[in-house]
Amino acid sequence: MRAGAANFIAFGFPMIVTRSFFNRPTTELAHQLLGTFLVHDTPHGRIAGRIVETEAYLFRDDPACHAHRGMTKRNEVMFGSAGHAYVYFVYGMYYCFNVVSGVEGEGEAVLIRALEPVAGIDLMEKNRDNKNREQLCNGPGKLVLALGLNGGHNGCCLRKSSLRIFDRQSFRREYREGREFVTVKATRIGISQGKELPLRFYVKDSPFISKK
DNA sequence: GACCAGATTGTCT
DNA sequence: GACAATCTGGTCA
Repeated sequence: MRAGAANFIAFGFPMIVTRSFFNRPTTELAHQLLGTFLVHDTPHGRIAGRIVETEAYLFRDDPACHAHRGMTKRNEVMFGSAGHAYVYFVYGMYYCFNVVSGVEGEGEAVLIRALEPVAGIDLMEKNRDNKNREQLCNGPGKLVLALGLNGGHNGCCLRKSSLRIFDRQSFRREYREGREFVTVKATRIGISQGKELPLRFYVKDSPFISKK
């Protein structure tokens, strides 16, 4: 077992975020998700990463949001309760992972764009066929591959399934005060409409984000 | 570094 | 039939 994985377990008592953590405006949730940990418990072991980049997609006045034109078979999970996974297929070969947010009936979500690998790094390297730690999860398609996720995770509960989100305090020994991070707000990436909206958030100076 | 083309297929119009 | 919340590998500077 690698040091990262050992540390992750040794720090002990990791706390899954509360139900109320997800019950806040989507833009605020996108910001608050920075620094939390996305953890996937697989049959081969635990894979986890610290969220360092997110984007908010809003129901109203956001043409880039999948739910902008109403509910379809693909996006119906976005209209459900916050704290579930919205995983969709794109560009014929990749999946993207989102955290459903907002109130029920209004499709909103937070796209997770990049992670800092924390545990199960050997598994991530295997899943991605890449050994550069900074490049394992520095993009929405990449982190889905690294964590071993697929369309089957669409709709799963992020507090009660094998895929969960742990709070920041769980790992404070590793990320103690000296490594406190500064967050940055910017415009989103990879979309043709709604580019001007400042709905992207990332950890300043992190080498693990998708684009500087 | 920046820019560009190609891969590939589900979803929506 | 067009497009897409991406990634990789190529070219050029």
